[in-house]
Amino acid sequence: MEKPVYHHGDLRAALLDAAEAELLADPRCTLSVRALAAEIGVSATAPHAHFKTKADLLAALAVRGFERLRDETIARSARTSGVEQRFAALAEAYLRFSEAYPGLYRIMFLIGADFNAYPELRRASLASFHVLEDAIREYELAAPQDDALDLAFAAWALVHGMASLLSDDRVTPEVARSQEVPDLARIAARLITSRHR
Amino acid sequence: MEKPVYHHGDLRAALLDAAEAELLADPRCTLSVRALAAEIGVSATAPHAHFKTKADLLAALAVRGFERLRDETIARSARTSGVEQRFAALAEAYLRFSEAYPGLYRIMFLIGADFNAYPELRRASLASFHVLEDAIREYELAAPQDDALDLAFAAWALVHGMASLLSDDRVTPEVARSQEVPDLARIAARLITSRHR
DNA sequence: GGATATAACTAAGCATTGCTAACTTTGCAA
DNA sequence: TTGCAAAGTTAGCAATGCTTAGTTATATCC
Repeated sequence: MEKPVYHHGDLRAALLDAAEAELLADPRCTLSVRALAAEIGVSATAPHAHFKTKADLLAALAVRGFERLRDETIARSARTSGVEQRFAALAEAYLRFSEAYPGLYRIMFLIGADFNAYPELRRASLASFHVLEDAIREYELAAPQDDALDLAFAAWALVHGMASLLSDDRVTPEVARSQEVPDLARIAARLITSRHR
Repeated sequence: MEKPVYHHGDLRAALLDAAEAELLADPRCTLSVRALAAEIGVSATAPHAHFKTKADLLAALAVRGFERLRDETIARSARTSGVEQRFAALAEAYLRFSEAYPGLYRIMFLIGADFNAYPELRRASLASFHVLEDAIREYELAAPQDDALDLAFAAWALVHGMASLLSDDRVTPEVARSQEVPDLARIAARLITSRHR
């Protein structure tokens, strides 16, 4: 019998890390809190001290995801010049994120998604949205009749739709000529900036 | 003790109906096969004769959803004239569907979504996509450089993204001026037909 | 019309899972 | 040093998906 580990150090972070590792290995998996605990080497109910419910853990995971998404979209779009390039970079960052972390992306949008119950989650989500919104405003892409916010929303919906379809293996030759991220990003960017030309 | 019901008549359809009812009552519910069986009044393992696994049931449910989505988009877009009106009607039908059956919509796209394992599901999904694709081709909306298929895909992604965000309560004043379906549909239609003006 | 095969169902039971309750250990602070 | 809160533990419950083995109704064949 192993000696119990009464103070792990940072079980909370360890749980989130283990969950992410599990999601990377099997993007479609149903995370099991007990399995995560076993993986780490603590008892099945140890997580309860840090996450009262599984939904709480998923929400924390989603917050992490949105923060990383924000960082990556900012990083990738920083070194661009020109409208269309800028938006292509934003779209590409978004699509790459959903491709690199499909399991996490699922959690962010599909599973633990009760935003009203997790204000922190809504805050993180809005923060990542603002990257897009700022770009729209910076280039004054919106026409007078539909303002910047509406165009930003449409842009978000467009890339989010693409990302969702992509991560669900729905993008096939019957649906899009190319399944490559840069091509899809270019299509999105052209559509968003169409009024600019 | 009640007398066992050995032949229900059409347990398969009854299960799907009960599942839909449950989803209408609680769109975010995790369907339980056992609970559905209990609701109908058969034993917990009776469904197994019709659906070998829960995933099979969800897939069948999703097929139903895609067929209904297709019917409703066709019906609503039939009585329109003009490009923008046509696409607004298509988008509106799509958004209304996701609003009317949010639980079913979740199943269709988020949960039982292993398309590769269910060819029937892929077929139904493609059939509903073709409604959009046909409209794009009919109005020759695509520019030479990106052909009709790519524009159709973008259109699908756009409305699907809007529908997803809508059904997850992510459409708030911080994200879009209006949360009303007709307004969102108009925004989508304008974007898709922008090259046409 | 009666045997019989098969589809449709029941009953029992197992493993996993989320969660709660009650208890124990550890570290910090008065 | 003592006491207390945080962070673990064990035990156990209820729900769920799935399997196995047995039972009953329906349909088909002769």
